[in-house]
Amino acid sequence: MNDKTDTRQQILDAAMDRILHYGYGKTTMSEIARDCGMSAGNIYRFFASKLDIAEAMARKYNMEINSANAALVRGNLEAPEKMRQFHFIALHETFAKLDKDAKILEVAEILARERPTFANEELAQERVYLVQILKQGMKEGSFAHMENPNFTAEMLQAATMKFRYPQLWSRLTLPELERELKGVLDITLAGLTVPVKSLEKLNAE
Amino acid sequence: MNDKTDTRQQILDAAMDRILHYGYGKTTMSEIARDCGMSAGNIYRFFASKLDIAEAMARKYNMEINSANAALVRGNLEAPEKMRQFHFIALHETFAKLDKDAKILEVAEILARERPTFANEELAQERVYLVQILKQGMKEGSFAHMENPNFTAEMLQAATMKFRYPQLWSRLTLPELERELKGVLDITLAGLTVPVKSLEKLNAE
DNA sequence: TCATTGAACAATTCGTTGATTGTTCACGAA
DNA sequence: TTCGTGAACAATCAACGAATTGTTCAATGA
Repeated sequence: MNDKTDTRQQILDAAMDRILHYGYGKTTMSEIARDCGMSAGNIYRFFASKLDIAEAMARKYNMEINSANAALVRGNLEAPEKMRQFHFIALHETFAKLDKDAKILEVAEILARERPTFANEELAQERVYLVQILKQGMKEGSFAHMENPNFTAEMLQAATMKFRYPQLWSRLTLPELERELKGVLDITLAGLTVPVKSLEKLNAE
Repeated sequence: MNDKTDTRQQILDAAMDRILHYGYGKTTMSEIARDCGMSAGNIYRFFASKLDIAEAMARKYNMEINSANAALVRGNLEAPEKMRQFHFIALHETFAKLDKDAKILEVAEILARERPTFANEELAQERVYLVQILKQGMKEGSFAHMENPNFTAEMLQAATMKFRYPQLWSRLTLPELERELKGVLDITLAGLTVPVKSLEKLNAE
C-alpha cells in the first residue's frame, strides 16, 4: 500500500520536474516513465491519464495556498481585515506563480478548458475559509447577520472572479489589479456591514 | 461625402449579412466586394482591414444597447433600481445575442483577442451611464457620498466582469447567472449606501 | 484630381502525409 | 495476485507544399 503511494509520488515528482521545465505539451508519458525507470504503460496503473497528472500537480500547488489560508483564518485579526488579506494573498500568490513560470500558466489553461469541474472544487474549498471568516465577522459584529454565509461566499467569489487567474482573461499589471481589488473589496465589505432587511427597506422606500 | 458614407454603410451591411450567416472566418473580402459590385481592393478605401469591419459591426450592436441604457438612465426609477436593471439588461442582451448566433460569439472572441482596446472603449462608454446613475443616487440619498463616481463605476464593472461576456469564460446557464448577478448586486448596492468614512472607522475600530 | 480596378505580394489557412504520443491490453515475471 | 512490460492502436501533432485570402499599389478611366 505504502509502496503504491510511493510510486505514485515518484511519478508525480518526475512529471512536475519535467512539466515545470519544458511545459505540459512538451512532456511525454514515456519521458516521465523513463525518469522513473519504468514503462509508459505502467504509469496508467497510477494515473488514469496525463491530464490527471496535471490535476494532481495543481492540487499540490493549491494545498500550499490552502494551508496559508487556514493559518490566516486561524489568526486573530478582525474579519474584514482577514477578508482583505485573503483576497490579496490569493492575487499575489497566483500572479507571482503564473508570472514566473509560463509553464504553470499552460497547465492552468489546459485544466480550465479540459476539467471545468476542477476549478469548481477549488472554489468550494476556498469557500470553506470564506465562510469561517464571514461567521467570525457576524460574531464580532463587523458583518451584519446573513442567513446563508455559504451563499454570500459564493457571491464574493463571483465579484472577485477577475482576480483569480488574472493573466488568463485580462492583461492588467499587478498594481492595476491591486487597485481594482482594493476598490471592489471596499464596496463589498461595506455591503456586508448592511443588514439585508435594511437593504430591502432601502430599495422599497 | 454622403456618397462615401453610403458606400461604407453598404459594405458594412453586406459584410454583416455574410458574417451572421457564415461566420467571420468563412467570409472573404472578395465575397463582400462582389455583393457590393466592387473589387476587394476598393473596400480598403472605406475600411483599413477586415478586423475593422468586425469592429464596426460590434459598434453597431453596442449602439442598440447604449440607447437602451440611455433610456433607462433618463427614466424616473430610483438609482438602485436603475442600477439593477442596467446590469440585468446587459446580461440578458448579450446572453440572448451570443446564444442565438454562434457567429456573433466568434466575432466577440476575435475582437477580444485582436483588439483589446476596443473592449475598453465599450467599458468607458458604459461607465458614462453608470456615473449618471451613481450621481442620481447621491442626490436622492440612496447612495452615500463618494468623491469619485467614475472610479466607483470602474469598480462596479470589475465586480460584474463575470457577467459581461458570460459564455466566453463560464459555462453557466442564464438562470445561474441571474442568481449570481442578483447576489453580487445585493452586496455591492448595499455597499454603496455606506459612507466611505464610516467604513474606514469600521475597519479601524 | 479622384475613384476604382486588378494584378502582384505577403500572410494565413488547408489538406495531406508521416511521425509522435497517449492509451490499452494480452502476456510474463516476481 | 501483484507489478510490470512492450507491442499494438488510435488520436494528435508537425511539417510542408498548395491553395486561399488579406492587403497593397501602380495603372486606368471618369
